[in-house]
Amino acid sequence: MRHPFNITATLEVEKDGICFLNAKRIELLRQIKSNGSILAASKEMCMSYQQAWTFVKQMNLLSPLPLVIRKRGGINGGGAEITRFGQDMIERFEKIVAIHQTKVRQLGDEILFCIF
Amino acid sequence: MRHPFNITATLEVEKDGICFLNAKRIELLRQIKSNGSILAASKEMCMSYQQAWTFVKQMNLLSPLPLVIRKRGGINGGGAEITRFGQDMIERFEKIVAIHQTKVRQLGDEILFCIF
DNA sequence: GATTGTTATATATCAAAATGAATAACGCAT
DNA sequence: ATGCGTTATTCATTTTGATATATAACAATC
Repeated sequence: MRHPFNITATLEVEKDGICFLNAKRIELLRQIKSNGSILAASKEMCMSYQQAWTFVKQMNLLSPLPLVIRKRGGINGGGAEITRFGQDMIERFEKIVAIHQTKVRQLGDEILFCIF
Repeated sequence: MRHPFNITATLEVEKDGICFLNAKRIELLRQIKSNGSILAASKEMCMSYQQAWTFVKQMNLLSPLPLVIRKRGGINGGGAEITRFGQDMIERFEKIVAIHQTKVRQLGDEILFCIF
């Protein structure tokens, strides 16, 4: 039998109490990578361009190395790409989240099961 | 040396995707218990009475057994008290959170340490 | 029955966040 | 120079959530 309650947990990486990375920002980075532009990525995610731009700016600002290189003007009007360091952050964050989720699921199975 | 990034994670218990318990609600339950009233508890937490009342109502609604018994009228105008089941939920939630936080700290020490 | 302090409820106001729209800046191409 | 599409920036609007305010309901006490 399955109890109707479940544990959920969200994880983020902060710097000085300010959000650096979370699930939404990582998804944004992925979309920027596959689309080559902040604008296209924001549309893909149904997020306003301004918010996407703000996230990118803040992430780059908090990071010791930029995660996103932005270019304006040029052949296609410009665009954005993920740096090697940014790609590294994506992979590490998702690794951390995967481990975390596993632990949370364990918690739910081991503890909540015997509560309800 | 201490890296400037740290992992934080928040946990909650949901029912059908709706929040049942989280840190704030548990704190509210504790304050109701020690104050004997929703109004006093809300003031203690600098939370509006309406929000406190809404939380209590929703928790009771989602729970198989009420967490809070509310009385109105009478000698002191009424009041609220935590049920045995509610007390149980408080303790179990805080136990879960404690374990979770330990796991998150481990994650931060083991993983983030070698990132930055 | 009047008093009292809380719960219960509705409405209005405020604050913060997200969104949309508009425009400038940019640099390569033609 | 002009066109193009994106980044960069500002401002007004909308949305969302929380808060403040007011009032009724309630039940024991006096």
